[in-house]
Amino acid sequence: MSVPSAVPYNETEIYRIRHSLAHIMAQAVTELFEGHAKVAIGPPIEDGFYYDFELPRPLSPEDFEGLEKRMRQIVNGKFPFVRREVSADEARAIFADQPYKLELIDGLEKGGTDEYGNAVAEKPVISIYTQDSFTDLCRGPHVEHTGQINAQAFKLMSVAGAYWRGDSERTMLQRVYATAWKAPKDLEQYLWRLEEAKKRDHRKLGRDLGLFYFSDATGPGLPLFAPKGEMLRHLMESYVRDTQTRYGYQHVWTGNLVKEDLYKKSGHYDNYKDSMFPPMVDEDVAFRLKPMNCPSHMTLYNEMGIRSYKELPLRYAEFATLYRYEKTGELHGLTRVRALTQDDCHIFCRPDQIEAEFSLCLHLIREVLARYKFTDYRVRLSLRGDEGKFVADDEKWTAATAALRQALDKNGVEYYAEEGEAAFYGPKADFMAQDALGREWQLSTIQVDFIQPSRLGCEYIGEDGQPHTPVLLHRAVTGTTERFLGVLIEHYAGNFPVWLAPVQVMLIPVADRHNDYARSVAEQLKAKGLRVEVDEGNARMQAKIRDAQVQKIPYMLVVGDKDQAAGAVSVRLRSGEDLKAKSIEEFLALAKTAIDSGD
RNA sequence: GCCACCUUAGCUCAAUGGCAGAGCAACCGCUUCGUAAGUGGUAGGUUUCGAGUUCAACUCUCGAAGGUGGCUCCA
Repeated sequence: MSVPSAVPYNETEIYRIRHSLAHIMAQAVTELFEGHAKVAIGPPIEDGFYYDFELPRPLSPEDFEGLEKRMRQIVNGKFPFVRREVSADEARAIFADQPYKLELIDGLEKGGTDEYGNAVAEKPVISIYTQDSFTDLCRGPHVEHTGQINAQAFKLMSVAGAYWRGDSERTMLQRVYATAWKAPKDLEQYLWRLEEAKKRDHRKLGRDLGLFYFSDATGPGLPLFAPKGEMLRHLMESYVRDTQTRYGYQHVWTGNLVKEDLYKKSGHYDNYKDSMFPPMVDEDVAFRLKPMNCPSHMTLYNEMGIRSYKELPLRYAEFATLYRYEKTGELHGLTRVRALTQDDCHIFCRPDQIEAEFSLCLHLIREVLARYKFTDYRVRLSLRGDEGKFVADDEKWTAATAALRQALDKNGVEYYAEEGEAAFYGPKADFMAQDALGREWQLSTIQVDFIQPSRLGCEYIGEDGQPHTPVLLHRAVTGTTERFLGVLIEHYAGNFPVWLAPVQVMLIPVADRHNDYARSVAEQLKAKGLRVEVDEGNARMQAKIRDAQVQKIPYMLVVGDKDQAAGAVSVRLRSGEDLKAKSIEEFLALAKTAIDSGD
């Protein structure tokens, strides 16, 4: 979990530099369009800043060179940043031809929102900053003068579309992203880091390692897993299955198609329709590919007969392939696909069992993430927002949220809350991990649902002899096999721990005459459960080592005359380390230790 | 879905309106080698797809599909 730094970002020097450069970029863009640019907002972000504009024509990367040159001129002009506090009316006069600024001023005057539209407690002071000939509505802070910025330590990166106020109903603006640092060497280092991150991008490694492919022939967001990729899926799913069985979960299977009517009853139809594949209609009955398991699991619960409070909790887990109609622009490698396999579970329990069940989930998740050597994640408490597609039932939301908070607190989980991130049926505790390029992905999740069980008529008979509605906990450990694998590939940079590596051992005969011996060693290792291949090609040993190395295979066993005579293998690790000749028993012990430790 | 950009051999990339190329991989030989690429040859293409402009299009224009970076949405 990430450690908060001692000094808040917005009080650091680099923040002021980036914030100031945002204004300088806005000046350069405004000048380029000779007053026909409408400026929106331009905050510092991680590694840099952006600024949103509405412009007479699309900007392209070809514009960057000219803009950067002008920005350097402004920087070198050593212009002071002059702050002035103004009244709302004065501000309106200054920004009379800037509609986005006028909207911001209205928000500031009313109070309740800051210049980025975020909610704030106090009514803010309206301030403007001027450097050279450019004035912007801004809270600050900035550097004292542009000379405090290094003219060689920033770079415009990309132009992207972004909706005004993040609202897809409103104008799409042009957002220019830039990175900025204190010194040129920091910039170089950042660009180098980006290059390194690209090398571990799971989409590239997926192909290079022969794990999975995408094809126009099957469709976007529908990965095809090659034997090595499927081996990974199998190992990952078996591991979670075995572990959660040990924790007292039971597995069920509920198929891929469901009558649409069930989703009308559960609330998915109203709240999730856009994310479902279109219906398949047979006579007058419509079916849907399953986008979620909850209604199926609740139906199963109902079909299994009347329940006593003594039978709860019931924990129904399923590795289910779900189909979600993600918009094409939202697809992303394995981390955002249209066919996804959730390691899902629905726990039917009594209200007094929520905390214990949450705690059980938490232990399971922590054990599994630790097995994958995953330590860099944080927990988000995802709450309902003021608007959006959340089922209306304030009382139940309040109860579910209170229960979830209490469970988090009692388990000593550190978390940050975020509004508007809840599922439509209840609040969630989400485990967030970053990919190689710093994008954050939701993996594990625990959700508290007071709403769906009553909609689908789930009941149990309580101690009082009366029917009660069970509470439903939804949880996923790795989230989905696809996304988790994508994040894992990047986490390990393709160097899977021995227990997960699709091929654990490559036998490398020094010459053809060693092929028989290599095969016999391979058979002995396979008999012990290792995943082994023999490189019988007629390439030189050096080339075979290189191939195995590039494939990131944990153990290369070189066998030549000496090894054959001694009944041994020469062990080389993918780190490059040469462990020299070892007996087959010694090697097996070595591999077993690595497998057990998770290395 | 929206904005910008991209799409040439399996992969990485050349060719800017005038005969579509290289390296790696593949295949066929030679080589039989001790810890990251031995060597010769062969084959591989409707330049993503569809229209258009032009004597001539990988190259210019329009449209579609897929991808990349964002936005929106989400596991």
